[in-house]
Amino acid sequence: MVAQEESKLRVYNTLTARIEEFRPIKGRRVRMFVCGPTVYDYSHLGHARTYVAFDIVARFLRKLGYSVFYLMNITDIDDKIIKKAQESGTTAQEIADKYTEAFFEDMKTLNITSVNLYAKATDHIDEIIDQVSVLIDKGYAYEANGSVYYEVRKFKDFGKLSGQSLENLIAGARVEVVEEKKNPEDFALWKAKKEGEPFWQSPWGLGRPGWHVEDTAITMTYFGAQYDIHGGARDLIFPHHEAEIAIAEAITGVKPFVKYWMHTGFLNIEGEKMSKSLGNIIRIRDIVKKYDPMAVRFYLAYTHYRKPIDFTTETMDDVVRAYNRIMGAYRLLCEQSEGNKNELAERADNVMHDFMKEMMYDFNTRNAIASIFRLVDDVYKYGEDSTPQAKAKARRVMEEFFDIIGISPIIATHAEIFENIMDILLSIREEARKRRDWETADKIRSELKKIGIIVEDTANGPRWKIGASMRSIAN
RNA sequence: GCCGAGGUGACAGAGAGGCUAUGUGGCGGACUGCAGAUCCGUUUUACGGGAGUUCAAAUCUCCCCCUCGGCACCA
Repeated sequence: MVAQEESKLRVYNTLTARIEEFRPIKGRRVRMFVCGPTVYDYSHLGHARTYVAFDIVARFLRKLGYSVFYLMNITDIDDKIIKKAQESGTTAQEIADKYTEAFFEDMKTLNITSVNLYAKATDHIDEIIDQVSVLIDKGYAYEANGSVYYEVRKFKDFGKLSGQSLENLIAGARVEVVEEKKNPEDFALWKAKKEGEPFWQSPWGLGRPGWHVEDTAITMTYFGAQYDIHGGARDLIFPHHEAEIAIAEAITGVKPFVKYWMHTGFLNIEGEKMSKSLGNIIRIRDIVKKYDPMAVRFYLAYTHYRKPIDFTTETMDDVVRAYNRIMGAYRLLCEQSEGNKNELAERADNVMHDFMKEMMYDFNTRNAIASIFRLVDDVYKYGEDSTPQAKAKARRVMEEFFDIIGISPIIATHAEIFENIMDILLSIREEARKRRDWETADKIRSELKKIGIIVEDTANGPRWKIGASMRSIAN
């Protein structure tokens, strides 16, 4: 699908605080970086919100014909990881590996598949050291007791992303006092090794990288001095993204370091921020036990990415009902039928157009979904009386929608559902046997045998297995 | 204090000056062995308050009120 002339893609850019026409730096190629997780714990719904949002962005850009290189870092060395390792008596590496693996599992569960490359901080230590060295050479950074700090005052544009002046920032600061820093606002690029901490060799002695510089080191490795989209949640605007700009633009002199800065709104729980102290953190792996992961994904896409989401079970349940309405319509479209009405075909065309138009305006998934509901209405209204062609057309539109929103309607739990159906069927058969209703019991057994499922009654209850069918022998 | 995002019908949430957003729920009806799904109708002055600009404002301007977030290693 190719972008229509009259509807150009528009994107809200935090840097300019405006919705702008999206034009990549290099033709149809888009380089997009999103701040990944610090792997010291399981990922929660807030992570899911942000990563689903950017997954949709990448999917939609590709749908428009852009070639997207989607890069995400993994912060696998950090204070919190080290702390956790010390508490649990293992190494930082083990903690990082464990939660990196868990993160990938969670991403897979939510069908977040559009990232081309995950880059770990610890795989880019050389590049980080290079950047820190250049910053020292250019006079933006200084070494103190084996640590290296970025001298924020040296970078004149500091604060341009968050719309703050350095003076204002300092006025409200509650920064931890570190003796060796020249100024309280300076941030660590390299941290000297402390007892019991992991470390790497550097020109300033043993130590480990600071947070902000890992992202610039990674993006410059794969993208160079400038790239198209940098994403992350709102809370990263300051100081993290501000610091990234300071590092990158000081090193290369190329401005802007990133053309479009995109930030997702926060996800709160019952009106409160998720936090350890409130004990209201909802992990991805827990929520998907209660709700279909695709419904969770739908829930996250149901609010525009820049708006805050207030998660409550009530709103989640509302959205699940809406989700089921869509899925019911899709099921109807998958059924065979022969009618002669053609309304659905025309509606499908209109909805496809509207859907794309809404997505074009800063990825307005909420409005895009609203347009899908207009198709859903008509599917229920005309579906059964429609021509196979009209149904096929409507089905294609819905599948296009699933594809962009990232919902896979064929749920990966078919095996699980199958097991449950067998349980139900066999329990009905057991009840029949207790009633000595042998006719029903035998019918169930013989019908199942016809489709290759063999039921055996044992002293411990019924068992079943899938036997070799005649067909598979023939093959 | 500074910066930012918001305040829209019972609830959730889109609104790019003029065009019933949408979803969920409630109520009434159709269909139905029951339940569910679906359909039809209904919930017919929704835009935090006040000024202003305009033929026309939820949308633009100004003032005020309220909520939430960020303010130095949080997605």
